[in-house]
Amino acid sequence: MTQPYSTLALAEPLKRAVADMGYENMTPIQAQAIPVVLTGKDVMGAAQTGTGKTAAFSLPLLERLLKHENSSASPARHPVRALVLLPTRELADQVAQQIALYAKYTKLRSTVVFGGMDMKPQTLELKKGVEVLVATPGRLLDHIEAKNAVLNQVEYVVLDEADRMLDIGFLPDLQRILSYLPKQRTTLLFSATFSPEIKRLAGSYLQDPVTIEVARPNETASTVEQHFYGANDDGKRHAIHQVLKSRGIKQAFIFVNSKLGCARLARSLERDGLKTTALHGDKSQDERLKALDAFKQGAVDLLVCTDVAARGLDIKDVPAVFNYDVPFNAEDYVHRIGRTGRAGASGLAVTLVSSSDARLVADIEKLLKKKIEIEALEYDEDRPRGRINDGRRAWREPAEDAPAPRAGRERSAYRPVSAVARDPFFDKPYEASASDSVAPSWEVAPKATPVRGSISANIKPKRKLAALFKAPAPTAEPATQ
DNA sequence: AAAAAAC
Repeated sequence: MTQPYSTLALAEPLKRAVADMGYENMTPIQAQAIPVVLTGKDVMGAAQTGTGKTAAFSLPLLERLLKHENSSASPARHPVRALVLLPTRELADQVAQQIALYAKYTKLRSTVVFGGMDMKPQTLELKKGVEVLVATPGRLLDHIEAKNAVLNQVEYVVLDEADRMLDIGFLPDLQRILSYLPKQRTTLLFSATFSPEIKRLAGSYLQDPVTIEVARPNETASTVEQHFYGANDDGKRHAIHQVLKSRGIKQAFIFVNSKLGCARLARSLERDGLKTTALHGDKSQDERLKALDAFKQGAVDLLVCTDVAARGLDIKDVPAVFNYDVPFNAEDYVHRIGRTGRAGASGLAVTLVSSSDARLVADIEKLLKKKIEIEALEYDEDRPRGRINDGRRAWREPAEDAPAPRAGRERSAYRPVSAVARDPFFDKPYEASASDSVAPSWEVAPKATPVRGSISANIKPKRKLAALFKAPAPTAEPATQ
Protein backbone atom coordinates (compact mmCIF):
# COMPACT_ATOMS: atom_id res chain seq x y z
CA MET A 1 0.00 0.00 0.00
CA THR A 2 3.00 2.29 -0.04
CA GLN A 3 2.59 5.01 -2.56
CA PRO A 4 5.51 6.97 -4.02
CA TYR A 5 5.48 10.76 -4.02
CA SER A 6 5.97 10.64 -7.78
CA THR A 7 2.32 9.60 -8.18
CA LEU A 8 1.11 12.86 -6.63
CA ALA A 9 -0.14 15.79 -8.61
CA LEU A 10 2.60 18.08 -7.29
CA ALA A 11 4.48 20.72 -9.22
CA GLU A 12 7.84 19.65 -10.54
CA PRO A 13 9.88 21.91 -8.20
CA LEU A 14 8.22 20.33 -5.18
CA LYS A 15 8.81 16.81 -6.45
CA ARG A 16 12.43 17.64 -7.09
CA ALA A 17 12.84 18.96 -3.53
CA VAL A 18 11.27 15.82 -2.10
CA ALA A 19 13.54 13.64 -4.22
CA ASP A 20 16.54 15.66 -3.01
CA MET A 21 15.66 14.73 0.53
CA GLY A 22 15.74 11.09 -0.40
CA TYR A 23 12.05 10.44 0.20
CA GLU A 24 10.31 7.98 -2.08
CA ASN A 25 7.20 6.63 -0.44
CA MET A 26 4.59 8.49 1.50
CA THR A 27 3.66 7.60 5.04
CA PRO A 28 0.00 6.73 5.67
CA ILE A 29 -0.87 10.19 7.01
CA GLN A 30 0.75 11.76 3.97
CA ALA A 31 -0.99 9.43 1.54
CA GLN A 32 -4.33 10.27 3.11
CA ALA A 33 -3.93 13.95 3.93
CA ILE A 34 -2.13 15.30 0.87
CA PRO A 35 -4.95 14.61 -1.64
CA VAL A 36 -7.49 16.12 0.75
CA VAL A 37 -5.46 19.25 1.49
CA LEU A 38 -4.99 19.63 -2.26
CA THR A 39 -8.76 20.05 -2.58
CA GLY A 40 -8.60 23.07 -0.27
CA LYS A 41 -10.91 21.64 2.37
CA ASP A 42 -10.50 22.10 6.10
CA VAL A 43 -8.78 19.14 7.72
CA MET A 44 -8.43 17.69 11.19
CA GLY A 45 -5.59 15.20 11.01
CA ALA A 46 -4.46 12.75 13.67
CA ALA A 47 -1.55 10.39 13.26
CA GLN A 48 1.07 8.95 15.54
CA THR A 49 4.21 10.87 16.35
CA GLY A 50 7.10 10.60 13.96
CA THR A 51 5.09 9.78 10.86
CA GLY A 52 5.66 12.89 8.80
CA LYS A 53 2.79 15.22 9.58
CA THR A 54 4.79 18.29 8.56
CA ALA A 55 5.17 17.10 4.97
CA ALA A 56 1.54 16.02 5.01
CA PHE A 57 0.36 19.61 5.23
CA SER A 58 3.26 21.64 3.84
CA LEU A 59 3.61 19.91 0.46
CA PRO A 60 -0.02 20.29 -0.59
CA LEU A 61 -0.08 23.78 0.91
CA LEU A 62 2.87 24.88 -1.24
CA GLU A 63 1.27 23.22 -4.23
CA ARG A 64 -1.88 25.24 -3.78
CA LEU A 65 0.05 28.47 -3.31
CA LEU A 66 1.86 27.78 -6.58
CA LYS A 67 -1.24 26.82 -8.49
CA HIS A 68 -3.63 29.48 -7.34
CA GLU A 69 -2.01 32.84 -7.71
CA ASN A 70 -3.27 35.55 -5.43
CA SER A 71 -5.00 37.79 -7.94
CA SER A 72 -5.75 40.63 -5.57
CA ALA A 73 -2.10 41.48 -4.95
CA SER A 74 0.72 42.34 -7.30
CA PRO A 75 3.28 39.51 -7.44
CA ALA A 76 5.98 41.79 -6.12
CA ARG A 77 4.14 42.34 -2.85
CA HIS A 78 4.42 38.81 -1.49
CA PRO A 79 1.52 39.00 0.97
CA VAL A 80 1.39 36.34 3.69
CA ARG A 81 -0.86 33.66 2.22
CA ALA A 82 -0.17 30.79 4.60
CA LEU A 83 0.34 30.94 8.35
CA VAL A 84 1.71 28.02 10.36
CA LEU A 85 1.45 28.27 14.15
CA LEU A 86 3.33 26.14 16.67
CA PRO A 87 3.50 25.96 20.46
CA THR A 88 7.28 26.16 20.96
CA ARG A 89 10.10 28.14 19.44
CA GLU A 90 12.24 25.12 18.61
CA LEU A 91 9.36 23.51 16.81
CA ALA A 92 8.67 26.68 14.82
CA ASP A 93 12.33 26.73 13.84
CA GLN A 94 12.27 23.09 12.78
CA VAL A 95 9.07 23.33 10.74
CA ALA A 96 10.26 26.52 9.07
CA GLN A 97 13.49 24.83 8.02
CA GLN A 98 11.57 21.92 6.59
CA ILE A 99 9.18 24.16 4.64
CA ALA A 100 12.12 26.13 3.28
CA LEU A 101 13.61 22.89 1.99
CA TYR A 102 10.39 21.86 0.27
CA ALA A 103 10.03 25.31 -1.26
CA LYS A 104 13.63 25.77 -2.32
CA TYR A 105 13.01 25.34 -6.07
CA THR A 106 9.94 27.56 -6.07
CA LYS A 107 9.66 31.33 -5.99
CA LEU A 108 7.68 31.15 -2.76
CA ARG A 109 9.31 32.84 0.19
CA SER A 110 9.00 31.76 3.78
CA THR A 111 10.31 32.88 7.14
CA VAL A 112 9.88 32.20 10.83
CA VAL A 113 9.28 34.49 13.80
CA PHE A 114 9.46 33.50 17.47
CA GLY A 115 10.31 35.09 20.79
CA GLY A 116 13.64 35.29 22.56
CA MET A 117 15.31 36.63 19.44
CA ASP A 118 15.90 40.14 18.16
CA MET A 119 12.79 41.58 16.49
CA LYS A 120 14.77 43.50 13.85
CA PRO A 121 15.97 40.73 11.52
CA GLN A 122 12.50 39.21 11.68
CA THR A 123 10.93 42.56 10.83
CA LEU A 124 13.29 42.95 7.89
CA GLU A 125 12.30 39.56 6.49
CA LEU A 126 8.62 40.32 6.95
CA LYS A 127 8.96 43.66 5.18
CA LYS A 128 10.62 41.98 2.23
CA GLY A 129 7.48 39.89 1.96
CA VAL A 130 6.82 36.19 2.50
CA GLU A 131 4.07 33.91 1.29
CA VAL A 132 4.54 31.42 4.12
CA LEU A 133 4.95 32.60 7.70
CA VAL A 134 5.80 30.17 10.49
CA ALA A 135 5.42 31.52 14.03
CA THR A 136 4.81 31.09 17.72
CA PRO A 137 1.79 33.06 18.97
CA GLY A 138 3.31 35.71 21.26
CA ARG A 139 5.89 37.05 18.88
CA LEU A 140 3.50 36.95 15.97
CA LEU A 141 1.11 39.21 17.89
CA ASP A 142 4.00 41.59 18.52
CA HIS A 143 4.66 41.78 14.80
CA ILE A 144 1.00 42.18 14.00
CA GLU A 145 0.66 45.05 16.44
CA ALA A 146 3.83 46.66 15.14
CA LYS A 147 2.28 46.36 11.67
CA ASN A 148 5.23 44.30 10.52
CA ALA A 149 2.98 41.45 9.53
CA VAL A 150 -0.22 41.99 7.61
CA LEU A 151 -2.43 38.96 7.66
CA ASN A 152 -5.54 40.11 5.85
CA GLN A 153 -4.69 38.04 2.80
CA VAL A 154 -4.06 34.76 4.56
CA GLU A 155 -5.68 31.86 2.72
CA TYR A 156 -4.41 28.97 4.83
CA VAL A 157 -3.85 28.56 8.55
CA VAL A 158 -2.17 25.50 10.00
CA LEU A 159 -2.29 24.73 13.71
CA ASP A 160 0.38 22.13 14.30
CA GLU A 161 0.15 20.36 17.65
CA ALA A 162 -3.38 21.64 17.41
CA ASP A 163 -4.61 20.32 20.74
CA ARG A 164 -1.88 22.29 22.53
CA MET A 165 -2.62 25.42 20.52
CA LEU A 166 -6.26 25.17 21.53
CA ASP A 167 -5.63 24.57 25.21
CA ILE A 168 -6.38 27.15 27.80
CA GLY A 169 -2.87 28.60 27.93
CA PHE A 170 -2.71 29.40 24.24
CA LEU A 171 -6.33 29.97 23.34
CA PRO A 172 -6.56 33.73 24.05
CA ASP A 173 -3.51 34.52 21.90
CA LEU A 174 -4.74 32.17 19.22
CA GLN A 175 -8.17 33.79 19.13
CA ARG A 176 -6.62 37.22 18.79
CA ILE A 177 -4.46 36.06 15.91
CA LEU A 178 -7.39 34.43 14.16
CA SER A 179 -9.36 37.67 14.50
CA TYR A 180 -6.88 39.32 12.14
CA LEU A 181 -7.40 36.72 9.43
CA PRO A 182 -10.04 36.65 6.71
CA LYS A 183 -13.03 34.50 7.58
CA GLN A 184 -12.86 32.90 4.16
CA ARG A 185 -9.86 30.61 4.48
CA THR A 186 -8.74 27.03 4.83
CA THR A 187 -7.87 25.80 8.32
CA LEU A 188 -5.77 22.71 8.94
CA LEU A 189 -5.32 21.10 12.36
CA PHE A 190 -2.76 18.40 13.03
CA SER A 191 -1.71 16.51 16.14
CA ALA A 192 -0.95 13.06 17.47
CA THR A 193 -3.40 13.56 20.29
CA PHE A 194 -6.94 14.89 20.37
CA SER A 195 -9.07 14.72 23.47
CA PRO A 196 -12.83 14.64 22.90
CA GLU A 197 -13.22 18.16 24.34
CA ILE A 198 -10.48 19.57 22.12
CA LYS A 199 -12.03 17.83 19.14
CA ARG A 200 -15.31 19.57 19.86
CA LEU A 201 -13.60 22.92 20.32
CA ALA A 202 -11.56 22.38 17.16
CA GLY A 203 -14.72 21.70 15.25
CA SER A 204 -15.91 25.24 15.95
CA TYR A 205 -12.88 26.61 14.09
CA LEU A 206 -13.37 24.43 11.04
CA GLN A 207 -15.85 24.55 8.18
CA ASP A 208 -17.16 21.23 6.95
CA PRO A 209 -13.87 19.54 7.83
CA VAL A 210 -12.51 16.25 6.62
CA THR A 211 -11.29 14.17 9.53
CA ILE A 212 -8.27 12.01 8.85
CA GLU A 213 -7.26 9.51 11.46
CA VAL A 214 -4.41 7.20 10.72
CA ALA A 215 -4.70 4.58 13.41
CA ARG A 216 -6.45 5.58 16.61
CA PRO A 217 -5.69 9.04 17.92
CA ASN A 218 -3.54 9.11 21.06
CA GLU A 219 -1.84 5.94 19.94
CA THR A 220 1.86 5.47 20.57
CA ALA A 221 4.16 4.13 17.90
CA SER A 222 4.24 0.33 17.93
CA THR A 223 8.02 0.44 17.52
CA VAL A 224 8.51 1.91 20.98
CA GLU A 225 9.06 -0.53 23.83
CA GLN A 226 7.49 0.93 26.95
CA HIS A 227 8.36 0.21 30.57
CA PHE A 228 7.14 1.63 33.86
CA TYR A 229 9.55 1.04 36.73
CA GLY A 230 8.88 1.73 40.37
CA ALA A 231 11.52 4.05 41.80
CA ASN A 232 11.60 6.82 44.34
CA ASP A 233 13.77 9.92 44.50
CA ASP A 234 17.42 8.97 44.25
CA GLY A 235 16.39 5.54 43.09
CA LYS A 236 15.32 7.21 39.88
CA ARG A 237 18.81 8.34 39.07
CA HIS A 238 20.09 4.85 39.74
CA ALA A 239 17.44 3.49 37.46
CA ILE A 240 18.60 5.77 34.65
CA HIS A 241 22.18 4.60 35.10
CA GLN A 242 21.06 1.00 35.16
CA VAL A 243 18.93 1.19 32.02
CA LEU A 244 21.55 3.13 30.08
CA LYS A 245 24.16 0.56 31.01
CA SER A 246 22.22 -2.66 30.63
CA ARG A 247 20.70 -1.58 27.32
CA GLY A 248 23.89 -0.05 26.02
CA ILE A 249 22.06 3.20 25.29
CA LYS A 250 24.12 6.14 24.17
CA GLN A 251 21.62 8.97 23.88
CA ALA A 252 18.33 9.81 25.53
CA PHE A 253 15.78 12.50 26.28
CA ILE A 254 15.01 12.73 30.00
CA PHE A 255 11.77 14.52 30.79
CA VAL A 256 11.20 16.34 34.07
CA ASN A 257 8.05 18.18 35.11
CA SER A 258 9.58 21.43 36.34
CA LYS A 259 12.26 23.79 35.14
CA LEU A 260 14.02 23.73 38.49
CA GLY A 261 13.97 19.95 38.64
CA CYS A 262 15.29 19.88 35.11
CA ALA A 263 18.28 22.06 35.93
CA ARG A 264 19.00 20.07 39.08
CA LEU A 265 18.82 16.66 37.47
CA ALA A 266 21.05 17.81 34.63
CA ARG A 267 23.64 18.97 37.15
CA SER A 268 23.46 15.68 39.05
CA LEU A 269 23.86 13.54 35.96
CA GLU A 270 26.70 15.74 34.83
CA ARG A 271 28.40 15.11 38.18
CA ASP A 272 27.77 11.42 37.70
CA GLY A 273 30.04 11.72 34.71
CA LEU A 274 27.45 11.66 31.94
CA LYS A 275 27.59 14.16 29.12
CA THR A 276 24.42 16.09 29.83
CA THR A 277 22.71 19.30 28.89
CA ALA A 278 19.44 20.88 29.95
CA LEU A 279 16.65 22.40 27.88
CA HIS A 280 13.88 24.41 29.51
CA GLY A 281 12.07 27.71 29.24
CA ASP A 282 14.17 29.60 31.77
CA LYS A 283 17.19 29.36 29.51
CA SER A 284 17.96 32.06 26.99
CA GLN A 285 16.95 31.25 23.45
CA ASP A 286 20.58 31.09 22.51
CA GLU A 287 21.22 28.47 25.20
CA ARG A 288 18.14 26.54 24.16
CA LEU A 289 19.19 26.32 20.56
CA LYS A 290 22.74 25.42 21.57
CA ALA A 291 21.54 22.65 23.88
CA LEU A 292 19.39 21.13 21.18
CA ASP A 293 22.16 21.43 18.65
CA ALA A 294 24.71 19.81 20.97
CA PHE A 295 22.36 16.88 21.38
CA LYS A 296 21.72 16.63 17.64
CA GLN A 297 25.44 16.69 16.91
CA GLY A 298 26.10 14.03 19.53
CA ALA A 299 28.25 16.37 21.61
CA VAL A 300 26.07 15.47 24.61
CA ASP A 301 24.39 12.16 25.37
CA LEU A 302 21.56 13.17 27.65
CA LEU A 303 19.10 15.97 27.06
CA VAL A 304 17.31 16.71 30.32
CA CYS A 305 14.25 18.73 29.41
CA THR A 306 10.80 19.98 30.36
CA ASP A 307 7.77 19.59 28.16
CA VAL A 308 9.17 22.37 25.99
CA ALA A 309 10.76 19.44 24.14
CA ALA A 310 7.81 17.07 24.41
CA ARG A 311 6.24 17.80 21.08
CA GLY A 312 7.25 17.50 17.49
CA LEU A 313 11.02 17.74 17.75
CA ASP A 314 12.38 15.48 15.07
CA ILE A 315 15.82 14.18 15.91
CA LYS A 316 17.03 11.12 14.13
CA ASP A 317 17.79 7.92 15.94
CA VAL A 318 17.12 8.90 19.53
CA PRO A 319 17.21 5.44 21.11
CA ALA A 320 15.44 6.17 24.38
CA VAL A 321 13.18 8.52 26.29
CA PHE A 322 13.01 8.59 30.08
CA ASN A 323 10.20 10.10 32.07
CA TYR A 324 12.00 11.00 35.27
CA ASP A 325 8.67 12.45 36.32
CA VAL A 326 5.37 11.06 35.14
CA PRO A 327 3.83 13.84 33.00
CA PHE A 328 0.87 15.77 34.41
CA ASN A 329 -1.10 15.29 31.21
CA ALA A 330 -1.48 11.86 29.74
CA GLU A 331 -1.36 13.37 26.25
CA ASP A 332 2.12 14.63 26.98
CA TYR A 333 3.19 11.06 27.68
CA VAL A 334 2.31 10.19 24.09
CA HIS A 335 4.23 13.19 22.76
CA ARG A 336 7.26 12.71 25.00
CA ILE A 337 7.85 9.11 24.04
CA GLY A 338 7.23 10.12 20.45
CA ARG A 339 10.74 11.59 20.44
CA THR A 340 12.01 8.04 20.01
CA GLY A 341 11.00 5.35 17.56
CA ARG A 342 10.54 7.87 14.78
CA ALA A 343 10.06 6.99 11.11
CA GLY A 344 9.79 3.30 11.87
CA ALA A 345 12.95 3.08 13.97
CA SER A 346 12.81 1.18 17.25
CA GLY A 347 12.83 3.00 20.55
CA LEU A 348 12.67 2.54 24.29
CA ALA A 349 10.50 4.54 26.69
CA VAL A 350 11.14 4.21 30.41
CA THR A 351 8.86 5.92 32.91
CA LEU A 352 9.96 6.08 36.52
CA VAL A 353 6.98 5.84 38.80
CA SER A 354 7.00 6.85 42.43
CA SER A 355 4.37 6.09 45.00
CA SER A 356 2.53 9.38 44.50
CA ASP A 357 2.11 8.95 40.75
CA ALA A 358 -0.75 6.46 40.74
CA ARG A 359 -3.35 8.90 39.46
CA LEU A 360 -1.14 10.01 36.60
CA VAL A 361 -0.29 6.48 35.56
CA ALA A 362 -3.96 5.57 35.66
CA ASP A 363 -4.65 8.52 33.34
CA ILE A 364 -2.08 7.24 30.87
CA GLU A 365 -3.56 3.79 31.08
CA LYS A 366 -6.97 5.21 30.28
CA LEU A 367 -5.72 7.27 27.36
CA LEU A 368 -3.74 4.44 25.78
CA LYS A 369 -6.49 1.92 26.55
CA LYS A 370 -3.72 -0.46 27.56
CA LYS A 371 -2.92 -2.10 30.85
CA ILE A 372 0.20 -0.72 32.44
CA GLU A 373 2.31 -2.97 34.56
CA ILE A 374 4.61 -1.37 37.08
CA GLU A 375 7.77 -3.42 37.03
CA ALA A 376 10.69 -3.73 39.39
CA LEU A 377 13.88 -2.88 37.57
CA GLU A 378 16.54 -5.57 37.75
CA TYR A 379 19.76 -4.05 38.95
CA ASP A 380 23.25 -5.32 38.22
CA GLU A 381 25.27 -6.38 41.23
CA ASP A 382 27.77 -3.60 40.72
CA ARG A 383 25.31 -0.78 40.49
CA PRO A 384 26.39 2.28 42.40
CA ARG A 385 25.67 2.29 46.11
CA GLY A 386 24.78 5.24 48.21
CA ARG A 387 24.83 8.69 46.84
CA ILE A 388 26.08 8.64 43.28
CA ASN A 389 27.86 11.91 43.20
CA ASP A 390 25.64 14.64 44.44
CA GLY A 391 27.24 16.28 47.44
CA ARG A 392 24.43 18.71 47.93
CA ARG A 393 21.70 16.68 49.47
CA ALA A 394 19.96 18.32 52.36
CA TRP A 395 20.00 16.54 55.69
CA ARG A 396 18.31 17.26 58.94
CA GLU A 397 19.35 16.49 62.42
CA PRO A 398 17.68 13.49 64.01
CA ALA A 399 14.61 14.24 66.01
CA GLU A 400 15.12 14.84 69.73
CA ASP A 401 13.35 11.65 70.64
CA ALA A 402 15.18 9.56 68.06
CA PRO A 403 16.87 6.46 69.46
CA ALA A 404 20.55 6.83 70.03
CA PRO A 405 22.62 5.64 67.09
CA ARG A 406 23.88 2.14 67.44
CA ALA A 407 27.60 1.74 67.78
CA GLY A 408 29.41 1.41 64.49
CA ARG A 409 26.43 2.55 62.47
CA GLU A 410 26.76 6.24 62.79
CA ARG A 411 24.81 7.06 59.69
CA SER A 412 21.65 5.63 61.15
CA ALA A 413 21.51 8.77 63.26
CA TYR A 414 20.53 10.65 60.14
CA ARG A 415 17.26 10.59 58.40
CA PRO A 416 16.71 11.72 54.86
CA VAL A 417 14.58 14.81 54.57
CA SER A 418 12.05 13.01 52.46
CA ALA A 419 10.20 10.11 53.94
CA VAL A 420 9.93 8.41 50.57
CA ALA A 421 13.66 8.46 49.99
CA ARG A 422 13.92 4.78 50.67
CA ASP A 423 14.25 2.57 47.64
CA PRO A 424 12.10 -0.51 47.96
CA PHE A 425 14.08 -2.29 45.32
CA PHE A 426 17.32 -1.79 47.13
CA ASP A 427 18.02 -5.43 47.72
CA LYS A 428 21.20 -5.25 49.74
CA PRO A 429 21.96 -3.14 52.77
CA TYR A 430 24.37 -0.37 52.12
CA GLU A 431 27.92 -1.29 53.12
CA ALA A 432 30.05 1.66 54.00
CA SER A 433 33.46 1.51 52.42
CA ALA A 434 36.65 3.49 52.82
CA SER A 435 36.00 5.34 49.59
CA ASP A 436 32.76 6.72 50.92
CA SER A 437 33.28 10.24 52.03
CA VAL A 438 29.61 10.83 52.55
CA ALA A 439 26.70 9.01 54.01
CA PRO A 440 24.18 7.35 51.70
CA SER A 441 21.31 9.55 50.71
CA TRP A 442 18.58 7.20 51.88
CA GLU A 443 17.87 5.02 54.85
CA VAL A 444 18.77 1.41 54.42
CA ALA A 445 15.49 -0.27 53.73
CA PRO A 446 14.75 -3.70 55.07
CA LYS A 447 15.08 -6.29 52.35
CA ALA A 448 12.01 -5.70 50.29
CA THR A 449 10.47 -8.09 47.86
CA PRO A 450 9.49 -6.21 44.73
CA VAL A 451 5.86 -6.73 43.91
CA ARG A 452 4.56 -6.79 40.41
CA GLY A 453 1.18 -5.46 39.69
CA SER A 454 -0.83 -3.31 37.40
CA ILE A 455 -3.06 -0.37 37.82
CA SER A 456 -6.52 -0.40 36.53
CA ALA A 457 -8.36 2.83 36.05
CA ASN A 458 -11.48 1.58 37.75
CA ILE A 459 -9.76 0.16 40.80
CA LYS A 460 -8.62 2.67 43.39
CA PRO A 461 -5.21 3.27 41.86
CA LYS A 462 -3.72 4.97 44.87
CA ARG A 463 -3.97 1.93 47.00
CA LYS A 464 -2.85 -0.55 44.39
CA LEU A 465 0.29 1.29 43.50
CA ALA A 466 0.99 2.08 47.10
CA ALA A 467 1.21 -1.63 47.76
CA LEU A 468 4.18 -1.73 45.44
CA PHE A 469 6.03 0.57 47.68
CA LYS A 470 5.22 -1.24 50.88
CA ALA A 471 3.38 1.76 52.15
CA PRO A 472 1.94 1.62 55.64
CA ALA A 473 -1.51 0.12 55.85
CA PRO A 474 -4.08 2.52 54.39
CA THR A 475 -6.03 4.57 56.84
CA ALA A 476 -9.71 3.98 57.25
CA GLU A 477 -11.21 7.07 55.61
CA PRO A 478 -11.35 6.95 51.84
CA ALA A 479 -9.85 9.85 49.90
CA THR A 480 -12.52 12.33 48.94
CA GLN A 481 -12.11 14.45 45.84
C1' DA B 1 0.92 19.89 41.21
C1' DA B 2 3.79 22.63 35.58
C1' DA B 3 5.24 24.28 31.11
C1' DA B 4 4.73 26.94 27.15
C1' DA B 5 4.19 31.61 24.64
C1' DA B 6 5.97 38.65 24.34
C1' DC B 7 8.59 42.65 25.78
